[in-house]
Amino acid sequence: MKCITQRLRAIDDNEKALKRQSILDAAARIFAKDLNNLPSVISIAKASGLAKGTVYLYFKTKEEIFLALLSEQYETLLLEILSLLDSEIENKHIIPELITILTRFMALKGSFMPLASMANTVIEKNVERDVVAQFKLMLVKYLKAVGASLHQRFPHLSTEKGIQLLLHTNALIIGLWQMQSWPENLKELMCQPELKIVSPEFFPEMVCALNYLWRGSLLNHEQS
Amino acid sequence: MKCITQRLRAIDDNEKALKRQSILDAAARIFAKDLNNLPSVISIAKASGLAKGTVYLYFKTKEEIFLALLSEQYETLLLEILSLLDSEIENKHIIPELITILTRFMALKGSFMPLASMANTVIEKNVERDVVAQFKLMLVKYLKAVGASLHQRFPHLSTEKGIQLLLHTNALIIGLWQMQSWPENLKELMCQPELKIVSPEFFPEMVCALNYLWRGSLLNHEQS
Amino acid sequence: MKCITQRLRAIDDNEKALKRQSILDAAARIFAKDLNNLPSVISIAKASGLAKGTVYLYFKTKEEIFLALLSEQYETLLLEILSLLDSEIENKHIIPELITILTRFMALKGSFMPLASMANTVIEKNVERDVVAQFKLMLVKYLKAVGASLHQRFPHLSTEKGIQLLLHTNALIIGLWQMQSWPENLKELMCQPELKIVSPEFFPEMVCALNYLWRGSLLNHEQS
Amino acid sequence: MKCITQRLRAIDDNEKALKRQSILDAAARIFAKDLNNLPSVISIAKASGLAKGTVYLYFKTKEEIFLALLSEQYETLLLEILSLLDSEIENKHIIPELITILTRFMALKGSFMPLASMANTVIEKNVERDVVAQFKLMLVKYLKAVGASLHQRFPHLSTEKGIQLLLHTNALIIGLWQMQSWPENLKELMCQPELKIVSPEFFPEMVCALNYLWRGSLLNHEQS
DNA sequence: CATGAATGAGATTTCATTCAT
DNA sequence: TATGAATGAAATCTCATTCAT
Repeated sequence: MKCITQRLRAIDDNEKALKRQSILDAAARIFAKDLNNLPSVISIAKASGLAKGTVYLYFKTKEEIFLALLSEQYETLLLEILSLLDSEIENKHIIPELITILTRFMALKGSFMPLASMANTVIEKNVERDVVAQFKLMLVKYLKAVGASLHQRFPHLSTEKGIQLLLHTNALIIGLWQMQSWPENLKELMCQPELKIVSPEFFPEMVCALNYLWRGSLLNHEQS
Repeated sequence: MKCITQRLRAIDDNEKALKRQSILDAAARIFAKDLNNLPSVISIAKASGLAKGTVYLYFKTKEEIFLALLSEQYETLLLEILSLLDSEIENKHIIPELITILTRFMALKGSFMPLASMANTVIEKNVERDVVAQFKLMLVKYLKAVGASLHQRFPHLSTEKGIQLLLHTNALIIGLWQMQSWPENLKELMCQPELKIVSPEFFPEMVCALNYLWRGSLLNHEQS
Repeated sequence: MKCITQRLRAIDDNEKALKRQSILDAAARIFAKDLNNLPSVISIAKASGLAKGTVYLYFKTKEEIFLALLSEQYETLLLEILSLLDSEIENKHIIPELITILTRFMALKGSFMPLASMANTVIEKNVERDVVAQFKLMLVKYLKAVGASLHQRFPHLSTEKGIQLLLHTNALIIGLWQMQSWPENLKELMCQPELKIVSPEFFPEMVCALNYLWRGSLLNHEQS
Repeated sequence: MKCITQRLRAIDDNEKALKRQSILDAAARIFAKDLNNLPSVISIAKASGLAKGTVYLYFKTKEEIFLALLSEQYETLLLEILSLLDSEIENKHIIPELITILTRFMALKGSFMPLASMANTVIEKNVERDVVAQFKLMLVKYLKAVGASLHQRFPHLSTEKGIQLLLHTNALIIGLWQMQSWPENLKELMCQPELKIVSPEFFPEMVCALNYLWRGSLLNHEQS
């Protein structure tokens, strides 16, 4: 009996995880349609074939869903970066490769930058303390790992400085994104040449800024 | 002689501007109490001693109020920066002075960073096209002026590069802020040493990053 | 001096009446565009080239405007009927002539039936006691006159019965109108043959009903 | 066994209908207190012990509530008339019985005449096309049934003429009602003998008019 | 007198969240 | 667990009416 019960539970747990994931997938799918607004719970529920109340069995608030999504994406991205640093690639190719990874990731996950931008103003403010903590701790774990890998490759760059470099990278990317991300209803406006100047293309600008930032940290230090 | 006590009715454009301002002041006052959420319109109305309807007489949406507030603050800040650059101060003192201005401004206007962070994710998306456009154009005007002033002081730095430097500064500051700004309910969490690393103190971090960014742009170029 | 003052006053009073009339005209003009809703005060004010507040100098409430309009129209109509009865026309032609007058009047004053329909549900409920009283007294005056004229022509029909006939006429017309008047958004619906039956054409129905009602009162009585 | 105490949640369609009904009852209860104005949604919500949002879950607009109420009442009334016509009663008693039914119904449902009077000027104009259509179709159904029953009893009266008779009855009643229904603030005025004449007692007047109308249609035709 | 700013009630909508079933 | 009915806060809008200037 116990055995069977356990199995059932195991299956249940598995199913639970599956259901949770299906909610995340649905949320991502709908959010992709309008990256300017977190979709409503009812739309997520419908898209995952569940009732509204059921969604709340898996996530305490709507924002928790999107924090989970963002968490997933950050984890994926940081793992890719970690792989890069731990690969056989030459140091001088690290920066362009890193930029490629970022660019590719953002292109693939169109919701990453929007979500990351909303993280603290919209999302975290409505997620339970402990869940945010878990998210942050996950980040810490990977940042430390990446920081350590950086230090191995560039011994003059301490792990702490490496972590700082990553944080600045994140800050710069988010900041740039927010400056160039325009609400749907303003897309047309952006074409005015007058405004081009305050709203540069995101990707070229990011590439330029990252080159500058990382070269400063990795290469200049190397010379010394 | 201007009346110190405001009239009950705003008859001319000047008085209308005053009333508009009093709404902005009230909004700022209330927002200051909880920088994580835009206050409700009714609370703003009450705080300005007006009826809800009156607030909507001056602003189309709640977000328009806060865009006006942010606009005001950006204008003030950019004017201060412009004054600095146009002053007699020596080039080598520009960076620390700039940092002082920023630091002082942010300390004085506690709502500036929170609002700037919300600008595109929360505020602009619910403000009429043309009002946002006006805001952006105001920014352009000042950015160009500051860019030109920078070019005068540092001839090797083209106006365009100067504007880009300002944009990067803004991006960096906003990005850093968002990474360290924690919702009320999470303040305690931040004390965990484990998390300190992903959430550095904002001001020191900003100072460090700005020094780095501006030195790279102003001084390095100078050498070349 | 007094003389001049008096003249000025006389001019003022005249101007006042003119202004009052211009408000009524404007109200009628705008109401004609959408007979399903009393227009807003601001639209009436604009149409009469006055400020909103000024309208309220001439009428205590919006509904008072439309009661005045309706009053005017009832007066005109009742005067026409009175003229008919007091004319040389033969008794046997009275009913068709009456129907002609009504039909012509309604065609000319498209707002008459809508206003009359709204009189008690919408208009009178928001007009000062005394103003409504004045309206009702005006009606009484004309009803009595018409009743008396009817009695002269049809001696077997007492003045009271004549007044009652007029009241029934009014009731029937208003009732029929309301049954066939459809809100703008339902005009299309009315074409369904299924519904034709509950919403007969107003004019033919009215003609039929009036013939029936008046013949019963005037001619049948005559035979007795 | 049906539960007498209503569930807090309306789970199935039956319970939903009950809840809908409880809103209608509450609306009728409040409307009864002031038959001159449709009560506010919030007052209806409170009276039904529900939240405002819940009321809007069951009805799209305030007017839809009152159209539903009126629809219910018309249905009840028409059913009663149908029963009468299909009963064993003798033809010569039909008219007085009909008048009794109407009188009793109006006395019991004090809100019937006020609502019927508002139907097109106030209610229908703010109810969705299809909901009004449903209302009208319900009327058609009963009118046809009553028309057919009339034709059976009075073969010389075609179904169409029977329906027309009903429509005229309705028109006359509504018209008479509107002429004698005085807003609260004018009740006192009505006592002036001068005005009695334009505002006869509703019930006697109705009895008189109906006798006249129906006798003309049923009996006169019979003779022919 | 004339003006139009200010008021405030109320309708309607949206939607996150709760909770009875 | 799953459901979706119920809640209620807040945004937004409309507009009649008032009243300071």
